[in-house]
Amino acid sequence: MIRLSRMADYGVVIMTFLAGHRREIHTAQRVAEATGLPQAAAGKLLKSFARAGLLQSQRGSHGGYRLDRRAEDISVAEVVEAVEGPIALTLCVDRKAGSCDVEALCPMRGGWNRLNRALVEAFEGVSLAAMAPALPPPAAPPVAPR
Amino acid sequence: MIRLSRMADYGVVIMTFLAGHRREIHTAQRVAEATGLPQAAAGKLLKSFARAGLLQSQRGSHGGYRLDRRAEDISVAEVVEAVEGPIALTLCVDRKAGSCDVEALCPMRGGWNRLNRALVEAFEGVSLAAMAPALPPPAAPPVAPR
DNA sequence: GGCAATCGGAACCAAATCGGTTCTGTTTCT
DNA sequence: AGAAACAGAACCGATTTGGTTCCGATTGCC
Repeated sequence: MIRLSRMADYGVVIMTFLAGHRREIHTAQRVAEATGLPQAAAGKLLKSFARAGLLQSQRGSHGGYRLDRRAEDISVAEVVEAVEGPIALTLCVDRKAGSCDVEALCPMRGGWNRLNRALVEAFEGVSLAAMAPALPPPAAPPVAPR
Repeated sequence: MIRLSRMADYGVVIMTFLAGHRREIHTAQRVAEATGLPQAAAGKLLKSFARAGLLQSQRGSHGGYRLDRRAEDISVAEVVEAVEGPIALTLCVDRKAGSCDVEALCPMRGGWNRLNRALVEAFEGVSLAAMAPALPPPAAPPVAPR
């Protein structure tokens, strides 16, 4: 099914919420409530995003998380990669060489690379703003279900 | 990581092999040997392809599988979908309604659809021929991703 | 200084999924 | 009739995934 993991999906929801309240600080608890996601899971995701540098975290009492960047400037690719690591359809196309044991011989390599590039570009081309047309939609593209 | 399942990868290897020997009939056993894939797994995949109508099967003694279409005319999307079912990044975009419990409300829907369409188009745009630029690979080693 | 709120990071666990095999049929050729 | 092959489902162990819990480190407030 080529499913995106549920965590990545959650991640987009969280980031979209935070982008809708730019520069405000929210505790993990609050984010979980606002999005309706499981509390502990939201916490874990927020930690990941903070570690990836996507948002700022403030420790201690009255701490929390804060997103400064605008939704339009954050790609879905960034969010997904912060959660799942680099986007790679197969090990072959992952940057870490030596993964694919047949490496140079494998005739499939080029094809997978091409597909993977297309995938990455698709993810990079969609911003968080495009994911949440409920708010100010710059150009809501009507998507026909294939 | 958005991984493609290993089975789907195997599937491309098998279909590419068969496309390189058009209109010849091969037993599952023979395909497994030629591709180096586990015998039983290759059999299972071939059954899937036959059921999906991608190739012809001949039962009984001297039976086997045969691929008539040209590699250029078969997209990777067809192969992957035969193995994994419809390409769907999230449950939302799957045709089976009612999967996503928030369905109509979910503001993410449009965004995921857009991404999913890009993905499907990428897979449809690459043919088996494009995957195996170095034909004919008589002893193509099993490609082992993941 | 001490306490409470909050993040950081890792360990942990049950359940679903995945890769792969096996078994029981059915078809067809000789 | 018997052997060769596909069809389909059941099955199994290992990995991954979704999610929780625990403990430590920071920070603000009294």
